[in-house]
Amino acid sequence: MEKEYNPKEFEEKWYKYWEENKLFKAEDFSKKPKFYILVMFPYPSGSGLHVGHCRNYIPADTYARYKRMQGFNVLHPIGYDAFGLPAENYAIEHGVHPKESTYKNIENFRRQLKMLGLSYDWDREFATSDPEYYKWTEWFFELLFKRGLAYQDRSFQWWCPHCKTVLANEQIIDGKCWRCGTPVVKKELKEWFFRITQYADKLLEGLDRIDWPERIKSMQKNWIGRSEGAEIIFKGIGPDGTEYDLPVFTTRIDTIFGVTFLAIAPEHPLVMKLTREDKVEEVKKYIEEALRKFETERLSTEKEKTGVFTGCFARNPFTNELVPIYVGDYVVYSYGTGAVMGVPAHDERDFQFAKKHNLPIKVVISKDGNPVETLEEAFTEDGILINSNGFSGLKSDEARKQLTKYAEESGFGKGVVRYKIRDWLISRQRYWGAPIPIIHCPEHGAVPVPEEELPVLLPDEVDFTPRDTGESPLANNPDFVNTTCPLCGKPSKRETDTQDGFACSSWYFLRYADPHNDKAPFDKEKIKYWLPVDLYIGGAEHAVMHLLYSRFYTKVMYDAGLIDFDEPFKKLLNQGMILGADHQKMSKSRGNVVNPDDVIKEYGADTLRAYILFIGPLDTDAPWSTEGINGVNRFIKRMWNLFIQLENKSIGKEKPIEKEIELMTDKMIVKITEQVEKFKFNTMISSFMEWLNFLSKIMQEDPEVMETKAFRESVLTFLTMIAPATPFVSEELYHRLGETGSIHTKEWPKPKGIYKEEYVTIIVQVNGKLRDKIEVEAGSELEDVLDLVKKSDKIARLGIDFDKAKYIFVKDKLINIVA
RNA sequence: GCGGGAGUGGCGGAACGGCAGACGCGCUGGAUUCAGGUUCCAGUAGGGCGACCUGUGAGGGUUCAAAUCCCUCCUCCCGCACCA
Repeated sequence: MEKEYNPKEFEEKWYKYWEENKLFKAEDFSKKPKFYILVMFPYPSGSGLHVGHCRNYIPADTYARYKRMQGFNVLHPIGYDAFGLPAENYAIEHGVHPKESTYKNIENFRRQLKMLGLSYDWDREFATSDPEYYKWTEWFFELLFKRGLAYQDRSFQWWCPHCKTVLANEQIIDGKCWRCGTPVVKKELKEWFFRITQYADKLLEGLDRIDWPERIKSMQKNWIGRSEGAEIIFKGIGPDGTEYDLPVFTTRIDTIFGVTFLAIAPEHPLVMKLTREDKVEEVKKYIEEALRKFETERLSTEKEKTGVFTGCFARNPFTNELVPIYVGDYVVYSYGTGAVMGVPAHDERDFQFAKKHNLPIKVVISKDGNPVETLEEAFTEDGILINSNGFSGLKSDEARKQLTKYAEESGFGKGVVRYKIRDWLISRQRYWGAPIPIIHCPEHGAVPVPEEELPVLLPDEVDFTPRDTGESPLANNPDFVNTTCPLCGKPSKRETDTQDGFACSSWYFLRYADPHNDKAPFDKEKIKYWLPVDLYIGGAEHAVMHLLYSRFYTKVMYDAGLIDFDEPFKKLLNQGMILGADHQKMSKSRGNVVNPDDVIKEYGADTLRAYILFIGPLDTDAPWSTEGINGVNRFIKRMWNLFIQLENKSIGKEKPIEKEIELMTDKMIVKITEQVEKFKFNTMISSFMEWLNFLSKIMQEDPEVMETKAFRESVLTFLTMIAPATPFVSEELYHRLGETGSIHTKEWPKPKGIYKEEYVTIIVQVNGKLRDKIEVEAGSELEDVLDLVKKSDKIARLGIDFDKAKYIFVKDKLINIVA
């Protein structure tokens, strides 16, 4: 047989063997403890799997294989997030039906995933575009609809002119479409929304109970944007004396006595009603300009605060004082009430605005409660109230409570909680998505399709060219559109928008527990057994998209009694990116893309796997390096070349060095187990390198060690432990060494713990500085160590007075002499 | 501005109160080779002939002992941002 390392010879063979023997099958209701490890499923693009996927899937697979060896019943599934725009765009360009290209791409993905040796339970594979799956995506839409969480609304929405569809707020990154990067525009359309805002508090609260990266939690907190404050109704007085309610939202009601003006957003509906005749022209001009520069300049924080006086005043209900009303474009209409109270002394923006317009600055909070003469800048911290009538002397937080209470009792205000998060816009004007199962009846309005008629199938024969009109391609298929009302039978029209792809991916992790169920989205008992997901690995780019939506779906299902947990992913890890060799993000245009197929062709899958693990900590970005992968390939080859020499070798005579080998083996078992547990795969590979260097060295010193029991056992332990990382070469060598059965069904080695080191190296410090290292018997006490230290030349020449010195002693580790 | 994270050799990175630079790359020298590649051996933070000294973004502190903990600051990355 071949003695050279030639991965092509055995990688495919072993994968087939594993599949045929169902090594990776997750068994429902097994007595073993369960472990559900999930990776974010891929969008099956035409360009196939890239190394970015590898950075996620290889460590996850290594951990899954490790858990199996630890005796867990592991659920490690894969599927495809198959609905989406690129398939449709490809179809338009090349005239291939999205269904055809999608399923062709999936085949390619499957081939690549297997080539990488990923240990998925293939019996649970599905794509979100399978009718058997999207039937239940539609069913969940109806669940939300029936629970009052899905509704239609006509309003201005973000529209991507390239993708020709509306998008949810979460899917706009820096004013651009998250998928294609085209700047989005506002378009008025009637769209479907999910009431995610109703779950804002629950989504916030749940974050405290899950083991997720702080970064992601903080992004979600930020996005939800909860702020507690009060709404106070000022009375705006029109030119003719008419009073209008002008509510303002503030988190600093404790500064209410410092209000010296009011500012309202240019879009505010009361603007013109609160403008005096002589100011109308000026105000109109200002509003026009403000609205024109709207989307771009108004986003800038640095911009000077501008505004114009409307000529009208408002009454502060706490003081009955009249303050001027300004229109200012720094007031955001969509947040709060679109009107703010101006407190120059205690808000930076108001301070700037007041300076510019010569408005009074009234100090009502000071650090210590003493009067303050002048302010150089706004004092924005909490403090003690002054000049605040009966509330003077109170601390800010206490004052907020009392003032809110006072406003509520007096009927001109109340405590409120505001959120930044908006409802989730889920309709998309595209063909390749899950249909929204709604029928529009002239009499009954939006009626859900009866459950027994689901799924509403996507028709194949459609001109799916998207339009600029905001109408879905499905609208042009009369056979699809025209139907009858399920309630009254009158001619009605089907909803033609499809659902956001994120709706499909918001529940897929549940379907893996019961992927072939045609009676329900899943069996409750199976969900109870498998869920929640114990470990979820995926990119941070989904922080406020997929990860927020999935949590929302889970909470809705929990409230509906379908599941008994309300957080889907117990632990989350974000893998870092693989950058190009130039430290730049990989992209076709930069020409720095690495293709896994090419890498496997050149080095084999195990080298790619080991390199991806070795490249750096799981959660940090790392540049691809051709020299780097060469180094790892050398390691795999060295491992092969050393271990293959044991082929057909039997156990010979005992050798004294065996004890040292056993000691090393035991040490490595402990070290590597800890590294896998902590997902430190980069140092795990280093440990294998150290171990190999050790075995290689003693073998060179005396080739006969190969015939010792300890050496052979060390090699087998090595192979067993590296098997999760490099499954093919481990399996091949295992069999070449005469072992039977798959290495992947073996138990993860446990340290024997019987060998203690007889001698240990003790660090000798003098005044905290390293001066010597000495060998002592393990377990030696201070006195014995000190005797040896005194004999050391390096220590003796320092002339230490040992009687006066103080000693810090850590057994078997260190002695520090403080002289 | 707010929130999160990170600054360690020529490079990727270890160590996360107790030997700074594990492991790998690269580089230097040597062996093998007609040669290139491969493979193997030795060396590789800086300074000094040396014993030693200096070094983990900067400065201070806690400690017998700090890359690691605390404070002040600087730089970079990510997210949010006129949110009242």
